[in-house]
Amino acid sequence: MVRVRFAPSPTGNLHIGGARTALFNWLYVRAKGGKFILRIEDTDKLRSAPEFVDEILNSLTWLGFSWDEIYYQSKRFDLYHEYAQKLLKEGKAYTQKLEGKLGEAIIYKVTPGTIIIDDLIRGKIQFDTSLIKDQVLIKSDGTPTYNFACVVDDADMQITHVIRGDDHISNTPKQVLLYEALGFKLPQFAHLPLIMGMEGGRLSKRTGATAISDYRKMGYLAPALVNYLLLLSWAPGNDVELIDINEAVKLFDVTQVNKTAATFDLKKLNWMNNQYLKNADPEKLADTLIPMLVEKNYIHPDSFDRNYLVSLVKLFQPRLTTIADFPDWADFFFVQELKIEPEAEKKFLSQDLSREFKLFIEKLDKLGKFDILNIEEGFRDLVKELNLEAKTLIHPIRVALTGKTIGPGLFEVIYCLGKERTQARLSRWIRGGSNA
RNA sequence: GACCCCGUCGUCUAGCCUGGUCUAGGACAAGAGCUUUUCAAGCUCUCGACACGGGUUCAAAUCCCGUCGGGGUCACCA
Repeated sequence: MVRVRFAPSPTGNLHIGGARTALFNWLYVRAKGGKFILRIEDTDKLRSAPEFVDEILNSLTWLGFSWDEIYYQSKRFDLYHEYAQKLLKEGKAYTQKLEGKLGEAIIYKVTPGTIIIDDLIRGKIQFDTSLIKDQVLIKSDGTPTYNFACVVDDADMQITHVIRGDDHISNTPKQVLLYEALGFKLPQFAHLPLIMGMEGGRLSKRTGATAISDYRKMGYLAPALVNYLLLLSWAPGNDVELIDINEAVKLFDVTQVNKTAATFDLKKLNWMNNQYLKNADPEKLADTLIPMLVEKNYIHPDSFDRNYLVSLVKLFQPRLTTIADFPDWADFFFVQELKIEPEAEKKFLSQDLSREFKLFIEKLDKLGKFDILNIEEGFRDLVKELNLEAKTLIHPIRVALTGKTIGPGLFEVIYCLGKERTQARLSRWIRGGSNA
């Protein structure tokens, strides 16, 4: 039975790198039909916080990675002490009292030799242990160190495959030493390449958002983010890029993961998010949108037309980069006081279009049925009568109705806006009196 | 600095293991165009890479060595 683990430390949010590690673990275990263990490494009492645990769990859930078992290292101190004592009794470790510290630390005595780890991704890696210092197992304050707790837990939880970030490669020989000292069976190791920021080096807050929850807030879709992460250091083959997670489970193979660090490219994520948004269920999008619209005071949670909202979502769906674009782009459907971009007004509404707008308003009244086809037909007739090019009137009308120069097709906008609102917004540009 | 990992278009990658089908394929980005009612999407096209040097070989992106470059780790943090 394959057992893998994802072991975040609740000293911060779940970030892009962690999510990718979780994803590859999850993928691997789903394909093999094993168990996915979540281990919260909260041994550092000062830096760990329950809020971060919640945040990590929420983010993992949002991404769709469910776990089979969950453990907290802070509740397993007895186990670590037990094994430290064992090493002490066997003479493999010694105690040391540091000046200024109260208790005694338990330190593992490193024996010189060669450690070879056979990494599933990188192959054999050799280390000279004479270069490794003696390892603290239990600190003076009684808390276990990372490497020690990690080894004890991985063995105790019967982890068969340790799939983690590249940054742990140099920890591995230290851990292997402990596995051997404790007589534990070694798991298989697979070290994933790191994800770097656009400016090189680790992905950091300076180069952009790192927390998964931030991407959620920014309006990215979980499947899109997962799909993007999937393509960092791995490819399904056959030039496939957009791939369903269940399909990826079938194709994934850890040994095929790249060795090279990948750079996180927000532009490609944006493209991918748009691809998913285009095909997303408008009903579901509406659901995620509702709280955002309520917050902006665009709708009242108890009294809004859901079907109408869904039709608006459909209107904008193909052109959204993130869900959060919607409230900004579709604001004109919700506000009473239309805000017109100054640039747009200057460009399209500075000349007097009173006659044209008036005629169009009348045209709308004469329409048999107020639907997209008839609206367009009415408009086309009008420009023909006025001997104008369609676009000379389309742009000003769009600005008058939406306040923007960009947006969905004008006739759909008019249809969704409704006759009354359309006419009212156009009327405001009809100048009083005659032109003389 | 020491140790370890890595090195194909600006970015993600295919190819590398099992040399020849690679005048190196795809995607994002960028640029041009089509469409046209703007933007987005879509379609078409363009730009653009085997880090460098040496081997091995009839033949190297693919195998070997070196150089250079990038990254990671060197805590009583995790």
